[in-house]
Amino acid sequence: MNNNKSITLRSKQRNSDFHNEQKQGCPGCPMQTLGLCGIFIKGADGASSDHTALSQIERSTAARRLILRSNERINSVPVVCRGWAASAEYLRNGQRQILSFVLPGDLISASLLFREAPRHNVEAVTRVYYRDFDRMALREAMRARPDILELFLTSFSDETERIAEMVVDLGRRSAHQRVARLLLTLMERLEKSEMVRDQAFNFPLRQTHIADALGLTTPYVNQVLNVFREKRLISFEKRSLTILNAEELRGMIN
Amino acid sequence: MNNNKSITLRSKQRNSDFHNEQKQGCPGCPMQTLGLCGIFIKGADGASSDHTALSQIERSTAARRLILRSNERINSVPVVCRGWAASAEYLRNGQRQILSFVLPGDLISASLLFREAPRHNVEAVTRVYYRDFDRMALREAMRARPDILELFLTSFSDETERIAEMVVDLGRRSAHQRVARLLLTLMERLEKSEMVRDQAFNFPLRQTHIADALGLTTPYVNQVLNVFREKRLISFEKRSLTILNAEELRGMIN
DNA sequence: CGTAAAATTGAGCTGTCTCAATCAATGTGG
DNA sequence: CCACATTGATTGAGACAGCTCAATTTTACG
Repeated sequence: MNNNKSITLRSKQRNSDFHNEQKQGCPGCPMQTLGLCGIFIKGADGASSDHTALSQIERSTAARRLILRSNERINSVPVVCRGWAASAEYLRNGQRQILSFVLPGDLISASLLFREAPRHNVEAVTRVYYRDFDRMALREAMRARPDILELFLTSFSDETERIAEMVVDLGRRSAHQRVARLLLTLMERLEKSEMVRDQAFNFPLRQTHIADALGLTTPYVNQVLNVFREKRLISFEKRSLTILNAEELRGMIN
Repeated sequence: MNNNKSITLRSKQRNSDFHNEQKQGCPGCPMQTLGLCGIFIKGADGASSDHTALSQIERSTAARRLILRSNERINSVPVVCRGWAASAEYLRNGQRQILSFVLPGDLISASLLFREAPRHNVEAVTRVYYRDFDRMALREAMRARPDILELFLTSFSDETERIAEMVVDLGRRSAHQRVARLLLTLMERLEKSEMVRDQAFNFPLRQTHIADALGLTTPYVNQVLNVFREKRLISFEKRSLTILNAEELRGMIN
């Protein structure tokens, strides 16, 4: 076990600060035609355009502040427009365990589709811009259109599957393997949203996030990343991560 | 990490052996009025009695054999009548990670409600007796009755939550804490099915199961259990576990 | 541009693993 | 219902992956 008290919630963090901005639709948003947003917002030519479910207002939360607090009721289902977040549990001794990372286009907590309150805290990694779906509208869509129910169920089930894979990582894989897997799976997820170019992508995670997601400590994560850099498996520059040798990274898993 | 090659699937294990027995309803089954079964089978006085969804045939799988294989299609959704099972992932190097334990009254893999094939293997811990729900009937029920959809969603979401708690355990808790939590949560789950008497319950798990669920090794699990026994926190006798001091066990978690 | 946050480094240290080897329990076939 | 065969539990000595605790340097951001 490790006992580093990585997180001390500052009082400031208890008030999320919103930038409420009026924006028309989601012009220019790369997520517009992808994932959940794609279903509801379809482009000019696209058939269905059920804007009613998605709020016109874009909100945001600064890095390191909480977007959602566990067990705090909310009647919307926010989607990330831009930025990264992390769903996490805080232990009484100050430790943090990150359960999953929330990327652009993801629902911030899929469980909000079915529950009034999120089960875990969601913390902004970068400043996160997001919009609210109306839960009632989504539930109605779920009831009326089997394909949408299906979509929600599979996306929920995919999230569960990612968490299950985390269990395997934490239970049976070494620190090196865990880091390799994290980087690779983040890349895969970002590829689906076309956010990877030439094996390179924007990577806002701090070593603390990596450590708290993988059950490690920052000094050790640092060491592992150094090894990877020395072996020319990855490279960092200006918050951008490049996977130089995906093959070898995959090879070291298992 | 640990490298013990805990599991080598023997060829025999590849064929599950079924005892197909004809039985009327589920007379005498303690799960009859509880959980999912309770919804569909209601007693003589109970209103709805939709037996059509539940197969009359009780099947069984011997201890250590697989009940479900990951990615192998199946068009029923089995429920455990008696016995314990474990959902697990096998790594190429022979290691096993148990993701969750399946207790009487549980669906063997809740994901089968939504998917054709289970995502993980499910292995019998003891001999497991189970019956099949018809997936189509369940889906129909789900569509027609919002309360049933709700029930499935929450039970699925509870399963996800248990897995998330496993991530916290594996990432941020010591071996002693993990073992304590496992024993306590198993007791809590069994209490809901009225299978605990005076803090004592039937406990068929081998130390291998505990180790593979908690990311530990058998020798170390053994050591931890010895400490617990010496401290009079628990006691074993004849496959029955008694929690002698739940308070102190809870106290050591976090 | 100053300050808070993050990264880096290093010297111990320990929780948990590895590797057997032995003993106990459980199940199975005759 | 016994004797073997298999599976599981127990034990111990040694090893090491990953942690702790600073202290220092670098980076990021308001």
